[in-house]
Amino acid sequence: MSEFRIEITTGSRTPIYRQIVDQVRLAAATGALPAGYAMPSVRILAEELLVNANTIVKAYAELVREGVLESHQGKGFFVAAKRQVYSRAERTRRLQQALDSFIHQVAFLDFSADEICKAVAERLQDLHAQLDSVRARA
Amino acid sequence: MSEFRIEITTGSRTPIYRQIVDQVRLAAATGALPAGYAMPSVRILAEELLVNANTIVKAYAELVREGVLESHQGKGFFVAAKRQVYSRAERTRRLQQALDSFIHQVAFLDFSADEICKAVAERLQDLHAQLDSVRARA
Amino acid sequence: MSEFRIEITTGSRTPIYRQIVDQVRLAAATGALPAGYAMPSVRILAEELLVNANTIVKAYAELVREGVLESHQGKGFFVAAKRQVYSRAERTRRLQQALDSFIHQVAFLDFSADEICKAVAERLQDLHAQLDSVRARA
Amino acid sequence: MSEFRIEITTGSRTPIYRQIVDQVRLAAATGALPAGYAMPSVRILAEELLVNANTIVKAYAELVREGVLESHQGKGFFVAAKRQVYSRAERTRRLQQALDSFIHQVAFLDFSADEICKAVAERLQDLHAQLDSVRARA
DNA sequence: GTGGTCTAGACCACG
DNA sequence: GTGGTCTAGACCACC
Repeated sequence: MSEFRIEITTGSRTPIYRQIVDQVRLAAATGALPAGYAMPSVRILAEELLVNANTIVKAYAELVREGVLESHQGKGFFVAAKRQVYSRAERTRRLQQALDSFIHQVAFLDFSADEICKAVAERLQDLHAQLDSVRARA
Repeated sequence: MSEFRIEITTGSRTPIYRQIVDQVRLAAATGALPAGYAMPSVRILAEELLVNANTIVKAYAELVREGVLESHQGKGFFVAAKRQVYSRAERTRRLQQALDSFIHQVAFLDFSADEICKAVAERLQDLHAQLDSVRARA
Repeated sequence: MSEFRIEITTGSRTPIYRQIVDQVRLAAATGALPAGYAMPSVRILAEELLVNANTIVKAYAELVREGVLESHQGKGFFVAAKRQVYSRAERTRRLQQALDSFIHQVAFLDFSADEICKAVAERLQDLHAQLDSVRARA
Repeated sequence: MSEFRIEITTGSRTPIYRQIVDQVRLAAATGALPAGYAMPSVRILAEELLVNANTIVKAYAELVREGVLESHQGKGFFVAAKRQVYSRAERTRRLQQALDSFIHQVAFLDFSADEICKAVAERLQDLHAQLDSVRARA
């Protein structure tokens, strides 16, 4: 029984394989997926998410390339031991970059700064609550 | 009086026409491009940016559809007076979509929710400061 | 179960891509095209209608922007669930614009206001009847 | 002093010259512009409407071609004596055609039939009131 | 297989 | 001069 759930948003502008990569990378970085954790097989995950198996293959391949996962021939994919660590500068750079894109998309929608901040805070709270619940069960 | 310049980076994963749309839309939203401003003609801008004219046409057409620009036959494109094109539901939908993408990019960077919220608030403040300064000059 | 066919008249003063947009939009609004319906692929439709594929791309893209269709990468275009994309103000603006054009075409025909109103009412009734019949079959 | 005013909607999808043609044809057909009436000169009208003189030239030329106006060399343009008369069938055909286009544009805007009928009735009333006031002054 | 973007160039309509 | 449409064909990304 796996307590970690990937959720994909169909019809989003970001392709499915990238959503998977992002979420697994995230979960590994935050510890939701501990080192050595056995990822669901390509087949199983494809069925679960109702997507093409090739999409999963592509996502796992990219995660291996990034060092997030390790492929053990014939056994499957496992979360790598050595976690990716970013320097403070790199992390800040990435945050600012994501912010740029976010602001660009949202600025013209005529929401007040308060509304936007509130929405961001809400989402972050949801996310952390979800992660905590996964950790508690683990 | 500051000239408005569009800058594109070819080879980016965001298509050229979208880079143009985003920049013009933002500039119009903040008032950097005032209503009535005559945009550079399709052919001129295409030459300036070293892209095909059809790419500019596509970008301008999308901006017209969003109510940011107006097309006057034989005269060119002009910045439109601000109006609310999208329904509240649609705007919320778009905010949530942008949020999705932002959160997924940012969550695994190990910033606290407070830090992220603060960064967002700061950026929004910058944006509104810019808007106010444009208004003051008018 | 009635097949849905798009019919275009080349050489009309309304461009091909707009003829497609109008027909699909109306069919979706009346329920003739149910939500989830898989539209013919760009290439197939281009072949059927004997027009360039880019013309279809343009039409479908516009329908996506209006919320009528959804694009699923690698799978095709599907009729979207109905939602309110435009603000009340925008919808009113569009109604007034259509009215302008209609009135100018019709006023000089020397029909009385009553006759014209009656004709409009009749057509609208036909439309709603069609909508109801589609719902009833569902 | 001319009591007949052409009003153009800039930014409409229908070109300016066509708006002029439609309105003059209409006014001539309803009698608002009596036979023999001297149209404003190309220059004057261009100034009044704030459009290019060539646009007026084009509109007048089309009206002459249709038999609505007559050009008297060196004196200007005059409303033709023999008014265009359509057969009942032709008038009905044109009404239905205009209706088609109107319904197409409006159907997906989610206005109730009542709202639309009311809007149409209102516009027709405005138009007739305007025509009556012009006639009264003549 | 699907859609998405971009280029190049033609032709038309509008002002 | 301006924008608007359409064609033809290339190349890419996604599934």
